[in-house]
Amino acid sequence: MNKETDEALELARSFREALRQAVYVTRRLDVGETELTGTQLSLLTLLADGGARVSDVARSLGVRTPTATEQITRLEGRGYVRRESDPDDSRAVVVRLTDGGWEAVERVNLRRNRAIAAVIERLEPADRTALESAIPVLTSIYDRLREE
Amino acid sequence: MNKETDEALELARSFREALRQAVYVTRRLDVGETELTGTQLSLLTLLADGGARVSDVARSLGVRTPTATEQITRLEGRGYVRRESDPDDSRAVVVRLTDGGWEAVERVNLRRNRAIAAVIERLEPADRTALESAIPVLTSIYDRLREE
DNA sequence: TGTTCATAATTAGGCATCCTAACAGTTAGG
DNA sequence: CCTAACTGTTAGGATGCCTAATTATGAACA
Repeated sequence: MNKETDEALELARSFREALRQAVYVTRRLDVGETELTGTQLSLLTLLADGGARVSDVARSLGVRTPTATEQITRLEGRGYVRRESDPDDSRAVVVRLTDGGWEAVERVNLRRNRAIAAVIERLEPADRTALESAIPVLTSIYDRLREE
Repeated sequence: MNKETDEALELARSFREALRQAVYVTRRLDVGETELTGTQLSLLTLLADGGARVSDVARSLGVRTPTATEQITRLEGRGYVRRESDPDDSRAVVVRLTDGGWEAVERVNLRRNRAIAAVIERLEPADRTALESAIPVLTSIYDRLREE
């Protein structure tokens, strides 16, 4: 076993511990929030870029289509999104935010971002910089892990 | 609204996006793994430091006691942990890894760490350094978010 | 000593999220 | 055409988490 590999393994170990904490913290953020769960907010947020098919929603969220269907149905029932049929392909369904959905996604996202920002503002400048430069790295790691 | 706050909000926004991805990636890692779910592995891993009460397990995992009871019962049924009564307090239950539990926690953790390590090894050195220095920052952010 | 309050864990009931399998409708290629 | 591939939904089931109520034990104190 070479040294390079051992170091990567050790880094992987601590990274995985951080991942675990991320999951629990995210759940905690959801608990106090009665309006939208984390999954629902993620779904609405991705629709802010424009309409998306059910299968696109599923892929973006990292879930199977029946799960996306279920969430969309729930959000539709509460008036946050609507289904339209795709003019180019009548099998497909395009999901869009309603006005109420737009309002909700902005309001809830701002509220949650403020909770995080309050913590970030108390970080040492060096730590803040470290966080800032790590985020794109995290994203690229997640992308690669998803592919496998 | 001052500039400092705006920047923190923007950083919070991208950090939250990374958090969301972390949740889904973790779920993905669980799906392929039939032996233990993420929660179960976390539970076993924390027991590797020694026996713990049900309430300690719950606190470490960030869940309520009934949830810990449920997970412990399930793992007990599969022979990974056992319950012992606390000699100092007969209300309490101490949970410990069995031999099979030890074996499982080492095997599964190594497997998952290798999957992450494989990605880390392909990072640019600068990115790897960025990841390394960000992990303690992440941990401290999570700690503070949990307190609130 | 005996009452009362606090603590540890479990049980019961319920909800959100996810999955696979099976199905219906639509499109597209041979 | 006719079959294979694709889009989305429905049906059924598992997991993980929660709150409220319950059982049993411990601790404090009049």
